Amino acid sequence: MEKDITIYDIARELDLSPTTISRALNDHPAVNKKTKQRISEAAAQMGYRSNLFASNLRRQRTNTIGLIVPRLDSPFHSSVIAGMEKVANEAGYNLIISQSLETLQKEIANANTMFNSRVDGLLVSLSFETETLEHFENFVSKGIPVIFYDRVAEHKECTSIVIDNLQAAYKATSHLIEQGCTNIVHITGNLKRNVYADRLKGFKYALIDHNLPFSEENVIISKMTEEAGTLAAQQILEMDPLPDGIFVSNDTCAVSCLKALKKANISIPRDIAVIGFNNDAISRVVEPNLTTINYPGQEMGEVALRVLLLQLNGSRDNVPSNTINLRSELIIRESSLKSKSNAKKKAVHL
Amino acid sequence: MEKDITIYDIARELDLSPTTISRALNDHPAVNKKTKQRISEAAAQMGYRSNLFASNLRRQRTNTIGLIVPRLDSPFHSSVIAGMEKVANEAGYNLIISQSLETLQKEIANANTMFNSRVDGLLVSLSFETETLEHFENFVSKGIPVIFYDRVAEHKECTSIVIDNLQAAYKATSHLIEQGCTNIVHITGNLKRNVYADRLKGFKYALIDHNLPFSEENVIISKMTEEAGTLAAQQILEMDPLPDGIFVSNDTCAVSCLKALKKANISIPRDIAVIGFNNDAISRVVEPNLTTINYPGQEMGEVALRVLLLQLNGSRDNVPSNTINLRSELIIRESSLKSKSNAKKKAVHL
DNA sequence: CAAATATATGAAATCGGTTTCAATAATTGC
DNA sequence: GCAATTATTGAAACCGATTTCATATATTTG
Repeated sequence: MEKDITIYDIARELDLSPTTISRALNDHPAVNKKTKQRISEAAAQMGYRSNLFASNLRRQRTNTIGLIVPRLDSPFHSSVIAGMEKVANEAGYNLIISQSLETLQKEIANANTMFNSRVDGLLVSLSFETETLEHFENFVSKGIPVIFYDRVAEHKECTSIVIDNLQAAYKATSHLIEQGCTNIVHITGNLKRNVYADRLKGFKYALIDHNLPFSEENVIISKMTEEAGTLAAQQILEMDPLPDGIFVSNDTCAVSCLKALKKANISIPRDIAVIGFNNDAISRVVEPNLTTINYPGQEMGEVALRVLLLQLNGSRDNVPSNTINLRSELIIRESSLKSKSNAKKKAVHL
Repeated sequence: MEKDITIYDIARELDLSPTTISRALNDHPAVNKKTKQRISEAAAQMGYRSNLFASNLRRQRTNTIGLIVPRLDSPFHSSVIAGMEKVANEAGYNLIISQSLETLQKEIANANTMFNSRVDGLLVSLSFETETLEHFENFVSKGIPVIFYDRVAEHKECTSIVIDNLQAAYKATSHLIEQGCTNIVHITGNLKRNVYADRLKGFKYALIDHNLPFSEENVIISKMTEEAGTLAAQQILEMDPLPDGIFVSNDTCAVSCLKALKKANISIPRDIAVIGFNNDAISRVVEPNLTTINYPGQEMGEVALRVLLLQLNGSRDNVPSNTINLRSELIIRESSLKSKSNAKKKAVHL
C-alpha cells in the first residue's frame, strides 16, 4: 500500500511546477513538446495516476452518467444498458446504474443519490408507480440534462426516446384482424406508463378502424410478469365466448400465457392467435413461435447516450427535438398465422 | 443554474464554523443536539447537498464499487448485477459497470478506468481471452480488494465466488448415463475459463467412473452463442454413429442446438437427450423443456457484494476463505428423460 | 472551592488537480 | 536594434469537505 504519486512528486522530480505538469498531462498547447514528452515519460515511469476527485472538484464535472432503470434483470433493459455502456465507454464516461424495482420510493432515492453523486447527465426509464417528475426537478433546475427512454413522460426540458407504441400496437392488432380475429383480448401493464397507454390506444384504434367493438372487459391490466401471464390465461379461459386473438404487451407474459392456454388444450393459433411485444429470445423458442414487435433495445441505449453526449458537449440548446422515435417492426411468426397462405408475408416495417 | 450551497454558506448563515457544520451533518457525537437540529434544518431549507468529490478527495475513498462483466445482455449476468445493485444500494455504495465484450483488451482498459476512478473495490467475471491477472495487480498492491465471481482465476490475495462446476457437470453427465446414454457429446466454451474447464472435467470423470470411454472428438468447443448451438448441431448430425446424449454448458446454446436437431427430425430425448446449464427462462419454454443446472445468479451477485463489503469495512484479514462455493442443483425436465418412469425423481440437490 | 474531566466549538492544514494572472524568454517585424 | 508579439513557465488561489489540535465553557469530583 504505497502512497500515490501526485503531480507535485513529478514536479519535484523534474524541477518544474505542478502547473506545467497538469497542463502537460492534459495536452495543453502552451507546453513545449519536449517538456510534454519528458513529463509523460516520468509520469509513466513513476506510476502516476490522476486523482479524479481533485479534478472533478475543481472542474465541477464528473464524467459520470447516471442510469435509473426499473429492473436490471430484464432482457430488454439489459440490451439497452449494453448499448449505453458501449457508447459511454468510448466517450470516456462512467455509468452509474441503479434499479427502482418498479417503486416510486426507490426511484426517488436513486435520483437523489445520482444528484449527490453529481452525475453530468441522467438517463431514466420510469417505474410503474411514478406519477410526477418532481424528483427530477433538481437536475433540470441545475441544467443537468435528463433523458427519458422507453417508459417516458412529457417534460418540456427533457428529451424522450421511444418507439411509436401506438402504431406498433395498431399494426399488431390489425394483423390479428386480418387473420380473421374478431374478439381480441389485450393484456397490458400499468396505464400510467406511456408504453402501455399508447399500446392500448393503438389496439383500440385498430378495432374501431376495422369496425370492431371495443370493450373494457377485453383489456387485462397486469404486472406483465411470467406469473401474470399464467393468471391472465385463467381469466381468459373463463370468458364466454372465448376470444380468438390476444395481443400482449410483452413476450415474457405472452409466452407464459400461451403455455397455459396450450395446457388447457387451446390450439394456437387456430383457436386463439397470440402476439407479443419485444422480440425476446423466448419468442423464437416457444412453440408455435411468437409473432411479436421487434424492439431495438441496444440501439435505443446507444441513441439515448449519444443524445445525452450531444447535450453535454454541444450548446445547451442544441437539442434537435423533444422526442426521438425509433423504428420498430412487426415480426410475423406462427403464433398469429391462422391462414397459412399468409405465411409468405414476412416482416412489415412500421 | 444557481450556484451550490456549501457548508461555508451554512456556517455563515448560522454564525458557526464550517467544522461544526461538517460534524453535525455527519452526526458526529461531539456536536450539541440542538445545534445539530438547527444545522440540519438550515441545510434542508437552503437546499444544501454534500459535494462528494471534496469528501472523497479528503477521505480517500469513493463509496463506489467497480464491476467488469463479459456481457451486459446475458440473462445470467443481468441477474447477478441485479443482486449486486440491491446490496450495494442498501449499503450506500454506487456501482460503476463496464463490459469487456469477451476481449482482453477491453478488460484491461476497463480495469484501468476503474483504477483511475479509484473504486473502493472491484468485482470481475473474466473474459474469454484473459490469461493472466496482471491488469489487476494495481489494485492488489494498493490493497483494493478484488473479487472474482463465476469466471474466476486463482489469486492468493483475492476471493473467488463460484458454484462447484465440476460436481454440477458430473451430476448432469451421470444423469444422462443413468438414462441409458453411452455416447455423450459435450459442448462447452473456451477452456481457459474455469467454468468450462471444470465442467469438462466433471463430464470426463463421470464417464470414467461409469466405465464409459472419453474421447476428445466428443467435445465441441464453441462460443456458446445461439449461432454456435446451431453450428454444433450440424457437426453432431454428421457424426456416425449419432450420439445419444448432449451436455451443453449453457442454455442459450443448448436450446438452439436442440431446435436444430428437432428440425432434422431427431426426437428429443428419445434419440438424443439434452441437458443445458443456467436455468434461463428459455429452458422452461423450449419443447421438450430443458433439463439444466440451476445457477443462482442473483444470489451470487448478493454474496459477492456482501463479501466485498466485509473486506472493505472489516479488518483487511477478515477474509473467511479464498473460495466461496454456492449451491447449485440439477433440474430434471423432459429433455433428458428417456425412461418416463423416472419422471417422478424431481430435483437433485448438489 | 480548586482541580479534573467532559462537552462543544473553531482555526488552520489538508486532499490533488485546475486555472487565473503574471513573468520571463524567445522570436518576429520594421 | 528595438518594440511588439508569441511561446513557455510558475506562484498562488481555488474547489468543498474533513480532521488535527487547541481552546473555551460546563460539569463533576474530592
